[in-house]
Amino acid sequence: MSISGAPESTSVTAPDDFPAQYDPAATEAAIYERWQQAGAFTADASRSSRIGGDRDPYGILMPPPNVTAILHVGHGLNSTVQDVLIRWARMKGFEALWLPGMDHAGIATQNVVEKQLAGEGLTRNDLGREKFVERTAVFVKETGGVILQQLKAIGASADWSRTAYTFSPELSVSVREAFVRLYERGLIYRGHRVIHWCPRCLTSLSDEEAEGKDTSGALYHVSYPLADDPAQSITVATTRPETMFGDVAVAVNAADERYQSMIGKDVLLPILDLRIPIIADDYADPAFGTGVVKITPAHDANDFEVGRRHDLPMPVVIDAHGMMHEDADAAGRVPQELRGMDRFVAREHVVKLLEAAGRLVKKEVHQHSVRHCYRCDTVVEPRLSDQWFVRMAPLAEPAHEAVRSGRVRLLPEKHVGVYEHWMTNIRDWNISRQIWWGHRVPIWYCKECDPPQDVIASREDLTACPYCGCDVVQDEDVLDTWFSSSLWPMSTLGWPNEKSTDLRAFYPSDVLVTAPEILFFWVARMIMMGYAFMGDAPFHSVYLHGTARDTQGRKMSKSLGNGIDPMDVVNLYGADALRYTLIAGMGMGADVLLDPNDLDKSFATGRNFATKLWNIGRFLLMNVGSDAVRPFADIADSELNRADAWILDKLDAAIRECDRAIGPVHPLRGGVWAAEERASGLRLNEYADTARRFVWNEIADWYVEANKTRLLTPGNDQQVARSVLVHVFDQALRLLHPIVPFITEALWQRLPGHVNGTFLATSAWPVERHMADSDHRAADFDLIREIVDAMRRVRSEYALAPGKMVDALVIAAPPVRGMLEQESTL
RNA sequence: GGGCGAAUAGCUCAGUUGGUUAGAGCGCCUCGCUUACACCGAGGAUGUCGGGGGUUCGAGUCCCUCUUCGCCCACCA
Repeated sequence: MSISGAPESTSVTAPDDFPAQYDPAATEAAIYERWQQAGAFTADASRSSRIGGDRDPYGILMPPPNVTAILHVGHGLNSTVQDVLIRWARMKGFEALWLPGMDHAGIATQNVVEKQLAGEGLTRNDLGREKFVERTAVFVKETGGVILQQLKAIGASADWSRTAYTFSPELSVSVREAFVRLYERGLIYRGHRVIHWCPRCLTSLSDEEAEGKDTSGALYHVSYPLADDPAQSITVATTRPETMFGDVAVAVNAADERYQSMIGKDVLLPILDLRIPIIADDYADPAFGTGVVKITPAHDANDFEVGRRHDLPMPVVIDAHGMMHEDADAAGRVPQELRGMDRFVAREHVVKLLEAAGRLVKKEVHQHSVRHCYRCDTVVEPRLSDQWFVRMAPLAEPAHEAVRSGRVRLLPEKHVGVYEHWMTNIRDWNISRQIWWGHRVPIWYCKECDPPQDVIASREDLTACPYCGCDVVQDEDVLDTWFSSSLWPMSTLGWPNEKSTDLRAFYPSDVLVTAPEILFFWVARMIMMGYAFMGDAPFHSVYLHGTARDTQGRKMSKSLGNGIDPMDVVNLYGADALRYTLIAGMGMGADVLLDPNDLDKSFATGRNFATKLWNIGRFLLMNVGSDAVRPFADIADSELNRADAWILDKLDAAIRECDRAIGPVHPLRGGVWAAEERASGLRLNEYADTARRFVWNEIADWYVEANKTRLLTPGNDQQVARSVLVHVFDQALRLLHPIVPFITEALWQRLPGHVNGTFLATSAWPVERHMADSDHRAADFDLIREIVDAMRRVRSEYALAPGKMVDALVIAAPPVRGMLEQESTL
C-alpha cells in the first residue's frame, strides 16, 4: 500500500468532478496527504490550558505496535476506536494529541532476527552481542514501522511528528532513570529463585509471559522405599518424573495421620538409591494425589520455597535448553544414559526405568495447566536463577486505589473485578531477560568492593567503579520490553525532563484504548508507574475493546490463516467502509465477528453506507449547485417550513445522542468518576447507529424527498430550502466525520461555499440549535409522515401500481388536506 | 479449584437506571430501474427475549435455580 502513490488526478474540490460512483482508492490517499500537509493532526502544546493556552488538552496514547508488526484487523479495530475519539475531541475544540509509536518488542524482534540468521546457518552467538544488536537495529530501521504507514491508510489521525519508539535514545534515558529511581527506593532487587524459563528463547519470563494452557497430562504415582526398612514405602504423585533426580526430600503434611510416623525418616530415591528425608510441610496437601509430594527445589517454584524453609540443597538436573544435564551440586545424579536428552524424551525413559524397578505404582490421566512461552509456545521450564525483580506491592497500592476511587475507570466494568483481584494478589515482577535486544540493565558490578558497593545502579555508563576506581562490568541482562512500555505515557512526553513542555501540557492523558489481554502486561503497570513517578494516573479511562473473530468465533490469527487483511478491505471498499463496519459492529467490549471468506458480506454495512452518503452529496450538488447559498444563520425561523423545522429538530436530537453516546470527555467533577457516570459514554456503536439513522432515515428518506419540488421551484422558498439542506448535510458530515473521515471530507469540500484550504477534520463539532417550544411545525411533519406511511401500507395491501394515483385528499380532514397538498412529492 | 461474563428474529448483535405494540445490520419474501442512490426505494414475514421459580401494578431488564457456551485467575505436585 502506498499513501503517496495515489493518482494525482484526484481533485477533491472541483464541483464538476463528482463521479457517479464513490471511488475510495482515488480519494483517500490524496485527502490524507492534504491533512498531513495542513498539519491537521499536529498538536500544539503551547495551546494547552495546562500551560496557559486557550484550549483544554485531550490525549490518547497509541498502544505501540511491535516494530516488526504488520496491520491486522485487531490493530484496525484498536486504531479506529482511538481515531474516532481523537477526531471527535479535535472537532470539539480540544487540543488533541494522539501520540503514536512503536515497541522494540525484545523477545519477539530478537526471534525474528534469529530466524533470519538461522536461514543463513548462523546463531546469534556466531555474531556476538554487539554485531547482533547492530544487525537487529538495522533490520528494524529498514523494515520496521510498516504498520505505522498502514495506519495512515485507514485514516489514523495521529501526530506523526511525535512518533516515539521504546528503544530510541530519548526513551532509553527514561527507562534508565526509572530503573535507577526504583532501585534507589528499594523497589528493584536481585533475587535468586525459581522463575519461568523458555528453553527455546533462552530467557526468563514474567508470570504474565508464561501463559497457562489446560493440558491433559499424567499423574505418576511412584513408590519411594524407606531407607532403613525397604519393605515399607511411601508413594509420591508427580506430573514430572524426569525431575526426580533433583529430589532432595519428600514432604507430607504434619496433620496427615497416614504419614506422621514416617516424618524424619529417610527414603531411597528410586533408580539412584539416594537417601533423602521425609519432611513435614504444609505445602503437602493430604487431599491431593497420595498426600506425598517430592521436593525438587531447583525445578519447581513451590518446591524451592519448601527447600528454603527446610534449608535443603538445590541440585540442578535440567539445563537452559531443557536437556537433562546437571550442575556441580547434583554430583552425578543424572544417569549417564539420560544426559543430553530432551526433558520430554527423558520423561518416557524415566517412566520405563521406574517400571523396570517396580516403583511405578500407577499412572492416571491428569488435567492441569502447563505454562507456555507467550512468544514461541514452548513449554516453560521452572529454572533456578538470579533475576532482577520489581517489588510490586508498594507500587500496586495507589494503582489499585485509583480504580477503586474512580480516578481511573475500566470499561466495560466487568474488568474491574479482574483488575482488583490481580492487584490484591500481586507478585513481584521479573524484569530481567537473558536476551540481547533491549535496554541493558543499568547495573555494574565491582569485584573489588564489598557489598553493597559492589553493585552499582547508574544513569551514566560506567567504566570504573565510583568507589574504588577499578574495572566494573555491566550486567549482561536486558529489561523486559514491558518495562519500557510501562513508562510510555510519560517517556513519550519527555519524562524524566519535568520541564518538558509536552509533559506539562499533556500529562495525564485521557483515554487508553486497548485489548483486555494486556490489562496486566501493560495497563496496570502504566498506572503504577504513573503514580510512582508523576504522582498521578496516566489516564482517566481505559477502554478495553473486543477481539476480531471469524464466523466460528475463533480469534483471527496468522497461524490459523483466518485473518482479514485490512489493506484488502481498504483496497476493495475503502477505509471508511472498514471503519464504519468495525465501529457499528462493536458493542461495549464485545467481539466483532467477520467472515474472512466473504469480505463483500462482512463489510456491506460500511460500504453501503458510504455509497448512500455519496449519493446524498450528489443530489445536493445536482439540485443546489456549487455556488454559495444564503447563509443558514440569516434564515429567519419564520421562513422555515414544516420539513425544515422537522429536520432541524432531528439534527438537534442526533447531536445530543451522539454526544451522549461518545462523551463525557472527562469526569464531570474533580477529575474523579462519580459512581453513576463511570459507565457513561464510549458507546461508539450507538454513536454510529444514531448518525446513520439521521443521515439515512431522516435526511435521505424524508427531508430530501420532501424537498424535491421546492428545490425546483424558483423563489425565496427555494433559497431557504437550499440553505437548510446544505446546513443540515454539512452538520451531518461533521457528525459522521470521526467514523468515516475520508468520504465526509471529500463531500464537505464539495459543499457550496466551501472555503479553499479549510478541512472538515479541523472544523467544529455541531451544537444544538433548539427550536422554540411553541413551534409545532416539526410535530406537524411527523403527522404527515405517519399519514404517508399509512397510505403506503394501504396501497401495498391493495397492490396498487405505484403510478396509480389515489385521491387521499378526498378522505382527509380539511386541515390535514392542506398539509398533504403541500407535501405532494411524498 | 476460584472469579467473571454471555444466552434476544435465519445470522451477527443493540437494548444505560424495570414501564406504552422488543430494535438494527445482513439475509429472506412481494413490488418497483420514479432524473441522488438497484451498494437503491416502497411494503412485508420471522422472536413463549436459554429452561424453571420468585419479587412487582408491571421484567428482556431485579432475585434464586438449572442448562449450555466463553473469558480470566490459580503453587494442589
